Amino acid sequence: MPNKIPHIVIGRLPLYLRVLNRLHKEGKVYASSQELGKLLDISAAQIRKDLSHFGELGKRGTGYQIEFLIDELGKILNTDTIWKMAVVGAGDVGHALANYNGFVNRGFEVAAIFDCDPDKVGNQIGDLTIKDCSEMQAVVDQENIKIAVIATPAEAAQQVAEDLISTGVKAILNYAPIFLKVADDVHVEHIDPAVHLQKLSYYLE
Amino acid sequence: MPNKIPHIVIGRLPLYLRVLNRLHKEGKVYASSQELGKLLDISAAQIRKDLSHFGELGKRGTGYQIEFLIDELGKILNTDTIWKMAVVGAGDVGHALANYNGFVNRGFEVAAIFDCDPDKVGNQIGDLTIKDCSEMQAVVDQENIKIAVIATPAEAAQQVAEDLISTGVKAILNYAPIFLKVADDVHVEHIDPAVHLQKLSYYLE
DNA sequence: TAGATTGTTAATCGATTAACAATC
DNA sequence: TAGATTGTTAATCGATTAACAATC
Repeated sequence: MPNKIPHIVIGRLPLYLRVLNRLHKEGKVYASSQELGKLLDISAAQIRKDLSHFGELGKRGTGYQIEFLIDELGKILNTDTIWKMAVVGAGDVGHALANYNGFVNRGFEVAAIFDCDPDKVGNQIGDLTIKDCSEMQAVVDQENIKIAVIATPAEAAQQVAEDLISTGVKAILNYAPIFLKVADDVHVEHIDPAVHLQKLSYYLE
Repeated sequence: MPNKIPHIVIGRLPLYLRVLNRLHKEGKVYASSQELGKLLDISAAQIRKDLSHFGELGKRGTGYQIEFLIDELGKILNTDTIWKMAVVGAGDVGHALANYNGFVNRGFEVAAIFDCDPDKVGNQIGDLTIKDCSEMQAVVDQENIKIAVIATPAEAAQQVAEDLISTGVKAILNYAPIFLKVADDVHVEHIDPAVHLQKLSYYLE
């Protein structure tokens, strides 16, 4: 299963999961590829093709059993347990992440938040106390953290990434508007709202 | 120029712009497709191909003049002027967006922030006063707003999108973890950190 | 059984890359 | 001029779609 699945297919699985969770909450039991496709603007054929990479998850004639498929996708994506995450940078984005309640039922939890600014260290965000960057190694070890989120200014991000990686972090979600250079065994995703806005503005006027 | 360019090409232009701005700030004058590719993990051939959609922007033998290319990409993406944006939802994400200083030199500005919760209306975020949702139409008209950001809970997002569109908004950046259904002439981009995290966790362990 | 929908194959479509003539 | 790098074509590669037999 961790074999030859195209990255683009993996990228769609979280979308399937999101819509399935919604349908489940609405009390639905089965969903066909056609229904899911309508809700996601994705062709039914593509959804079937994507899911077929992981076995026969549906039933001919009736479609996909929602609860079952949610479980399977959770296992495939490794979100059937909770990943503890570190957030670096206790600015507005760091605050938003620390307070976000949408992580826990999707497989994630902010376990620690760091900042290098001594004025911020010690302050409270919800249940979390902002820790100094120097404590990163100890906390990552203690909490067994594999995923980190970078929410620092662009100038600090590359160094923070390297520090995180040297503590053993293997995956980074980067909010800083800069491309991170990392070794091949570290996975990075980028979020940059201005990039999305620039895509949008191309199509305006 | 607003013709047949593939969406996937448009999606890379903001990345080119971002790295070019960095090089410009560092004082560089020219950059080759190979250099840019190294900084972005994109092949040099692809960068040349992408840029060639918009004319002959480089010079054989020397590469691309950074300042010139920044200007050209700004014109292509319509970010050579400032777009005024509305943010709906004055929670943590709304705050982070209103305070973000990375928009203005990339073509955007948060001109207004709305919330439907009367307890929040009237509060201040930086220079902005949180306005009631009922004022949306008036503000969108007055400020000539075409782009909005949705930063509400998932349950409210679809309705907010429809309200925004009825005021004349043509592009939406959606932070709510739900797929928005909109007419074909409205453009939507989605940002959902949990989706990115789930992609990352697939590759872990 | 009849109707519905999957899983899968083959065909199509589109995107990336390699290669090189053009040219700065 | 010699060296470098673009713009562009053709070849390759990969992803999407259409279609349908299998089967619930």
